Amino acid sequence: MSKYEKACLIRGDGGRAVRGVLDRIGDKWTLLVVATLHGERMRFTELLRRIPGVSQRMLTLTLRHLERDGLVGRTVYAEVPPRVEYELTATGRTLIGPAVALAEWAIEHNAGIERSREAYDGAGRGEAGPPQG
Amino acid sequence: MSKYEKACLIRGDGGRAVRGVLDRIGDKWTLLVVATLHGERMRFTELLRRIPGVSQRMLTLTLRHLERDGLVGRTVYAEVPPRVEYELTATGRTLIGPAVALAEWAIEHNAGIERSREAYDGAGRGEAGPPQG
DNA sequence: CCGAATCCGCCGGGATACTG
DNA sequence: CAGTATCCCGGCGGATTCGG
Repeated sequence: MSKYEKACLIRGDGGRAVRGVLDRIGDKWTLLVVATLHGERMRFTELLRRIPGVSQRMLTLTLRHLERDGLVGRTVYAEVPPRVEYELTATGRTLIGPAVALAEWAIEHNAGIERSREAYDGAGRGEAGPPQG
Repeated sequence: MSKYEKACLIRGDGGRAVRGVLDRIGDKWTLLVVATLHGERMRFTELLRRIPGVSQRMLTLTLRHLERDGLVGRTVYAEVPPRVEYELTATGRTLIGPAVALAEWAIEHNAGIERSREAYDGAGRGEAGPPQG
């Protein structure tokens, strides 16, 4: 794939495709939920425990969005203590690939980006090389 | 890579890595700017024209963030009509890969997701099976 | 146990006007 | 041409409370 073709893929029709997927997964919890759900069904409280920092409200909202988009399936068991289980759909599982690519990029470049930020903030950033070059 | 390993990559240390990269590229214009800059240096106004809908303010902010993170380089030419050119750094170029993966996923599943949404919104969504199995 | 409802602070981001 | 400064609004997301 040429550089030109790659850029076109991303920019698409004014970037609508990429904007759409980022609107979908760019929020605070979606990718974490998807990753946590990867490979096993799980009930609400279990998700709540496994995802540190998420509130009941946000977990519910995130799951609803994912369900609406057909990425997550929801099963309710009519029991005395209510039980609800969530699982990735086939479509939902396909999201893991791009998500992993993103995660790997993040892990690989995080340190460098951090250093770049410090340099940028530290220097007058109109001149001056990085502080540790 | 096993399912477990993939999930770990994304969830990392409480999902910090993924959260970081989404904070960085999850906003409205960053990926568009990166894609547009892919393969060619470009000046401010050129970017402004090529990215439909972006405002001067947001383009400036986005470029500053990218510069701070070391993903974009900025060159100022001291000429009578001011001229500033932007280009991807080596690190910036590595972002294209994951971005393309995301774009491909978006393009491939957009239609299905759209249908799922309509079905979800249309149905009482308390019953009724999915429209396409 | 699961989730809906309400209240509220914060900030992303658009429009506009001004500068060098 | 290439920004900077200011105003404003919508909604994301946290805390808390109530319902089945």
